[in-house]
Amino acid sequence: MIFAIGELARRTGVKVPTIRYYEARGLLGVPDRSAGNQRRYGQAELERLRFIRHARDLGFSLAAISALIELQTHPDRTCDTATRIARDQLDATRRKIRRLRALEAELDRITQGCTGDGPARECYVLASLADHELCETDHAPVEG
Amino acid sequence: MIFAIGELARRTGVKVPTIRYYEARGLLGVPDRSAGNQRRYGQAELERLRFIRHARDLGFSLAAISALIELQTHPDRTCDTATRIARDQLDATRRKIRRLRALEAELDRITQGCTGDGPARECYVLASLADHELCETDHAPVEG
DNA sequence: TGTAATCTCTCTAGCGACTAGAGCTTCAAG
DNA sequence: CTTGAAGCTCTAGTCGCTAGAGAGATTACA
Repeated sequence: MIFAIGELARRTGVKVPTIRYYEARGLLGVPDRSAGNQRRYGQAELERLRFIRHARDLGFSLAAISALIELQTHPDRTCDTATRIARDQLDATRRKIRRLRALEAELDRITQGCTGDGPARECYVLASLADHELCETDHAPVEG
Repeated sequence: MIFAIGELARRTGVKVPTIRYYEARGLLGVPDRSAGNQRRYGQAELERLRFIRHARDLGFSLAAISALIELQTHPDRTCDTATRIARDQLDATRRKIRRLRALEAELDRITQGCTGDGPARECYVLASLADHELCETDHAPVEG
């Protein structure tokens, strides 16, 4: 029921340096230490780290996760912040998907146009990159 | 037909510090300088920067773009490298889309489960993050 | 009790692709 | 000839880790 950082890593799938990094960032509290100054964890830290891991897997930023944890430690507050953060994340995810679909279409079109066995001067991939006019979809606007 | 870095930035939509960064990274050649040591550009640099910009918009890494430019400057080589890079990019894009769709589904489900006006202790968003068992989709594996 | 293997410690630096800012110099217009 | 915008170099910061150095702690087994 009390274990070292390596065991915590094994149980959560989070790497050891990442756990220390989360601690430095304030996402995990300062843990107890052994007589020899090694970190010792229990059930509470295990659960929190699983929470963080899960949220990271879903794409939440560490800042968002901080806010969610803050809320979690104040169970009497209303959870509107949590739902807003989650909805923002959903919106961001949808925006990324839309953008990536446009890129996919364009990349598909470009790669179809070249067999790869001609000389570079005739390469449709290179020509397409050189001349945006050859594009059919709107993939211009930059976004994460 | 000869212009300063600000004009190049305006014509390509690439910010001035980014242009200098590309030069430092070797994506743009070392440009001519004015008597007072300011960069001066012409048509060739304009076209190359548009190429880079376009490839970045499509999600290519600077390393991939370096390879594409290398090929572009040797028009006699076969373009199989270019098509391979583009197809890799297409594959990576499709993988990202697949993953994001799984996240979208899960986030959608989670956010539907909470109206945001209850206390945090009853929040379905927080509960879902705390307990992976509440998930229905497979969003676990981490990837860019 | 000794020793060897494995963990763990702190610290610094690096990744990619920029972005921000300080403090200075040059350019172009009037 | 002055002024204000634009340019210069350099350093450091962003995000979320990851890698490595060199030291100390713990554990298993003889």
